[in-house]
Amino acid sequence: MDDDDDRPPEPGADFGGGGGSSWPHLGPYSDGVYFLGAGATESSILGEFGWNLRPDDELRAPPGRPGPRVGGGAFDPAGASAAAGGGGGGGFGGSDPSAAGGEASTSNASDSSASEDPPEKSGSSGGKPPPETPNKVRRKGQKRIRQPRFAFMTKSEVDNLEDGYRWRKYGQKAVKNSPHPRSYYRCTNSRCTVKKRVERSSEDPTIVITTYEGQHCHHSAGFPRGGFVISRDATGLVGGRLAPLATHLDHPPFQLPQEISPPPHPPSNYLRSTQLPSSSSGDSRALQVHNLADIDQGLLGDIVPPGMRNR
DNA sequence: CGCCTTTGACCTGCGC
DNA sequence: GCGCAGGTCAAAGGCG
Repeated sequence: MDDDDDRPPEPGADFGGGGGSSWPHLGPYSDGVYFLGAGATESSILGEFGWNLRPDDELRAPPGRPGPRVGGGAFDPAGASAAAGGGGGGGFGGSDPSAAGGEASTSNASDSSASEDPPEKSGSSGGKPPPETPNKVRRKGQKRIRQPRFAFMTKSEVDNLEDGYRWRKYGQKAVKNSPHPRSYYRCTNSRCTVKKRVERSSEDPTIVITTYEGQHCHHSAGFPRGGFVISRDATGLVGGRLAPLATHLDHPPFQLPQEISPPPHPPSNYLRSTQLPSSSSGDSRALQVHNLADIDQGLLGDIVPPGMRNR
């Protein structure tokens, strides 16, 4: 591959799929669900994805919305890595191999030790024909490291939601109990190891589940400092537009689509993060946005500067 | 020509 | 230990 050359051996090369628990079930309120807005969880988690939230005055949360702000932060690769490596967040390798040492938050000992290990490509690992596929080999006993994950659901006709970054599809798999395949994408930036998974809900094919893993070490190509905007796409359906949080928004303000209906679950919380069951490291996390209405009322309420919302 | 998607094979991790 | 499912690789082909 073109970007294999400088792609680190990926301390956390996968999504935590193992054992079919990659994405639990998007089920409502499974164990380990945290409610954003009820603590520092949201900012810390978002921070792990490089979506740093900066309490700018210009982006001050609307009055009456207590609690930590969710948005308004500028995309800050440096800050991102700081949040990642330093703050125990992310640990997403990015371009800096040394940064790979820090793993998501409460990384356990085995994880950190594993990641600290220079990922040498000994061809002598598990049953793989050694020499010619050095990238595939992972030292035996070396645990995979999960990257922090962020997932959201959008109701969209298109699978691949525009988020300002360029992605290269590297795989597609049929998903058990789902008629819809799951697609795997990797950021085309050779130094960026962010991946995303896109799949459609088996229960509601109109819902696209997008899962990001890791944090970008670069600005988006599309709209470098764009904001987190959900907007209608050309089809009239809802398309998601996701970008690192930024200081200005020049996209059409989000409009709550009529098509969106409340989820069948208790709608009390607009955004929640989930501690994804990850037997390997246990600290992969994700946020689940269960519908756009929730995003608009909740998350965007904090992210989009007042005046940018046409509601 | 470069970049992207497709697709089958392979690897890994987990549950039984 | 075995089988299954998820995740990744990489060759091949398509497209602009």
